[in-house]
Amino acid sequence: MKELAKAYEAKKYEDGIYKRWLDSGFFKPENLPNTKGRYVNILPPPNANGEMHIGHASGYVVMDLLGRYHRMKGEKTLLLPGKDHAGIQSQVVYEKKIKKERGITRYDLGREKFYDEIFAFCKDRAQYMRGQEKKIGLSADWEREKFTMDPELVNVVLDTFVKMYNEVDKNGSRMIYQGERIINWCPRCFTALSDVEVEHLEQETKLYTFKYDKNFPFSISTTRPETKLGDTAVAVNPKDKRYKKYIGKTFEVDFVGVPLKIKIIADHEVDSTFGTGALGVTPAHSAVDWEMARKNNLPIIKVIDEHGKIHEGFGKFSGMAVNEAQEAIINELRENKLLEKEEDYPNNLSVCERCKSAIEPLVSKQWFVNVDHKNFSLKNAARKAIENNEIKIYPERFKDVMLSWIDNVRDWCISRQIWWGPRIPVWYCARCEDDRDNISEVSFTNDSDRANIKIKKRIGKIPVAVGDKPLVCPVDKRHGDYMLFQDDDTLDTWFSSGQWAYSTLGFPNGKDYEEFYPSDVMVMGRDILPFWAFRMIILSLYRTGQVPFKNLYFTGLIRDEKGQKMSKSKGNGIDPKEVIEKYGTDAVRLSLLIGNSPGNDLNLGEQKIAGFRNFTNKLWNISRFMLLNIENPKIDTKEPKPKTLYDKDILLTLDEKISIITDDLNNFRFSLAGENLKEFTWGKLADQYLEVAKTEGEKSEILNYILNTILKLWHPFMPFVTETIWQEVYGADQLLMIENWPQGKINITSKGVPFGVIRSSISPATFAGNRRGIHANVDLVEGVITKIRSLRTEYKIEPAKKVNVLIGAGNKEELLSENTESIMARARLENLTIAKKAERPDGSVGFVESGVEVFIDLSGLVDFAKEKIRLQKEMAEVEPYIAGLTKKLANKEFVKNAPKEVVAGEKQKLSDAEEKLNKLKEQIKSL
RNA sequence: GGAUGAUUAGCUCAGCUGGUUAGAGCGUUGCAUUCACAUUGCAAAGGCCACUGGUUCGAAUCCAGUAUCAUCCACCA
Repeated sequence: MKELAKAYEAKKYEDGIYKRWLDSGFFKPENLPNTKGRYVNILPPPNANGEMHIGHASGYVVMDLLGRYHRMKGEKTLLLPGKDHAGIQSQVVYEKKIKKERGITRYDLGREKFYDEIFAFCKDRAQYMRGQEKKIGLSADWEREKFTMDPELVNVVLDTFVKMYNEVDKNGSRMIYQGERIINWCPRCFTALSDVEVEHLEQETKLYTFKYDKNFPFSISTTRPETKLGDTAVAVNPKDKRYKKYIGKTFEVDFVGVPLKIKIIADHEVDSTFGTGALGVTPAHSAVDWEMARKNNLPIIKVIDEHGKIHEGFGKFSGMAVNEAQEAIINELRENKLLEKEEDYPNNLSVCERCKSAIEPLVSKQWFVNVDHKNFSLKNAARKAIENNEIKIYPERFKDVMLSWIDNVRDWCISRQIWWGPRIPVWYCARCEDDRDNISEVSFTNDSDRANIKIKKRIGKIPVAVGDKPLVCPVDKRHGDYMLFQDDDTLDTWFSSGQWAYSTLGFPNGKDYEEFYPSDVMVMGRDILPFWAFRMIILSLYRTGQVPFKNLYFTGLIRDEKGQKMSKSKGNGIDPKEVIEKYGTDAVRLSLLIGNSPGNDLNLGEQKIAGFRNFTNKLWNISRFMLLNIENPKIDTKEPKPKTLYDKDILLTLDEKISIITDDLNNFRFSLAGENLKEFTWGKLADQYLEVAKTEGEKSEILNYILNTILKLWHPFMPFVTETIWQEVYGADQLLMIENWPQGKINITSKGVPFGVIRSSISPATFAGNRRGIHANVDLVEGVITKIRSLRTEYKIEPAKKVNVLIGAGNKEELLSENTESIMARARLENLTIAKKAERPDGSVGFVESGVEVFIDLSGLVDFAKEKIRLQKEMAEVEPYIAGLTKKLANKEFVKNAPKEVVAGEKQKLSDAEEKLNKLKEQIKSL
């Protein structure tokens, strides 16, 4: 006979089991036997510059759970893994690294060398991260692993750029266009950023109220006086009586020595109650002002340059850093008595998401995607796909979030002034002879001091070639040969990862693309919902004409047990490596799955993981015990014939659970499924059925069937321990991973059956005939046992001491008699007498359970006073219950309107309660 | 400013389309250790389901409002 070790030690088995899976080749869909249907999940690529954190782990656990479930259902399952190059972030990380380790900047290395090094760095990190992903049990096809900077993926991405660039509408405007627009500029990263790469930090600033000069008729308020050097207008609310007379006039002012022409314009966006109700318009350094300037045809004056310094042409302020200039301007205004007020004001500071430096809104020439192009409106396409449920979103409420986000989306700035990423496939034309100096300015190669670098001037204003094969530029007779050079910018990372859904599959002609696109599900953190999900949807719809995935599941954030964000500085993070080492992968997986719901954050403490480690061991020991009682473990099992009440109950319950859990998994309710299965395994099976089995004996076949089934059901949740047990029980040549998912005989869902221990008092309507009867009978017997145990504890009867019990069973006589042995064993009884009717024997205490009266012989130990109080207390609980039911049933409206089953149920409850009350009364009398 | 979510036992959370004497885990209390498992078992204590109204025969559940917390978006110059 086989026997398992006394406790499950995850560390001893996990690596071996993973290797076994890998060697089997079944992570590759084409190796799976007898598949029908397919299941595809292109895994979201984490940034290849760090390591796996608990948030990644929580996503992977969901993806792997689904993957394993579908694989067991016999579907051709592909989980395709990969990594993201994470343009700005990786560049920041790597720049810090070379600064620290070698004391150099990227300019010391030059563009090409820097690029090659960072590529190698990412590849190296990717390999490390892959190891961690295997640790969590991810059953992905590693041979298909992709990286967003792999040449074949980059080709797809650039190809999309070209296609979008060539998308021209009737008016000649392109879907991808170059334009001077106000953008978010990070002076540290030295690049433009899209709106989603900017974070807002609340901070205390000062709000200054001042006049431009003595002759200007009124004052304005601002938090950024230094930008006022570029003001070209003052906007007021058209309804504001104070300023009505000025609208349309232009004032020439001398603002701290800088001459400005200020036009007074009207705009109903202006809040007349804020400050003085007049807003200085700085078109070059505020997105809102930029819009006003466009509407009013105002000139644009650039004040701040890409280094965060004041441009030339502003007298003494030129060359100052913004905060220097601010101080200088305020001082001067104060001296000239133009500063009227200075008040504290809370404001949101925009900072770079990656390096946390303050963002400067600047006017700059960048590449944009028109998200609402006439030929193909990306936003309308996305809206339609989501509205029509072509993509189903979990949780559903995120659908509205997505839609409102889509409605507000603006044109997408896709150019970045960084080196790491796919370079924009656009070539300009320059004259070799004349512009050689300019060309050398363009390449940053030999400059080591960033402060001295001049921002590039594009020499050829109009792209002459777009795509990977530049056109040959026409030769200008006057100037001799032309030279082509490529746009220096790289593409926004999201422009690459937005194409992940198909670039990974060998789009447009790859075999995998034919077979596996679109995928079934995408699992992503709810924090990247707007950027990534939207971008994947629009780019996929544009390029493939199909949605990228059919279901979109959002996970929440993992926080610490107090609900705080995990962070390195706070030291409250949970490192998956550590907890896997300590508690085993399966425990970590369960703690991320159970008690977690889509889109909601999860508070996770180590205690929770420890709890699930205990459960892993419990499952191991359940299996250990079952194995000791299984004569001949075999895999091929049909549901055996039940002999006793408890046999019927456990098989029935298992059938129900199969059905419920399958339904839950199909609907992305992992937590419910896991909880349900845990309740069954620990509560129903271990604490109840296995105890009964000890007295009833001869359960070999049933135990084999149950063990076999629960290992399968648990496998997607906790693959390691289940696979280990499976191989220990059924032999090392067997693989649970590709066993068939159990099929229940009953078809119900979690919506049809209440969870937990089913009590007879629960609405009978919920349970149909036989099923209900079996559960109710078991509950009755269990209730009797629990009550006896409870009274034993109350009367402090030694656990070893056996007592005599008399039961007045009424019509339950036969039921209880059938289970005499297990009642006696589990309640520790010496003698058990079951009769139709029973009088309370002297020296005994009694209770009433579902119409059955039970008396425990205490051999004179009864404390009558205490007993009376106990019984009275019980009566006091029943009486208001009866009163409530009586009132309810006396209500004609209730009887008329409520469903028949509900009314019948309430009647039954009432008569049960009344019977109980009567019996309690008799017992008190007999004391 | 807009939006979303949360508010149920000391803690972490279930409770799904209204009918339960409101549940679990952890923690707490008491008892139990050759018997699969102390990473265990048995039993117990602990809750006006945030508040105020409304709909309904019936509300933890639906609706409206209020409060507190959290998150996201937009940004006020």
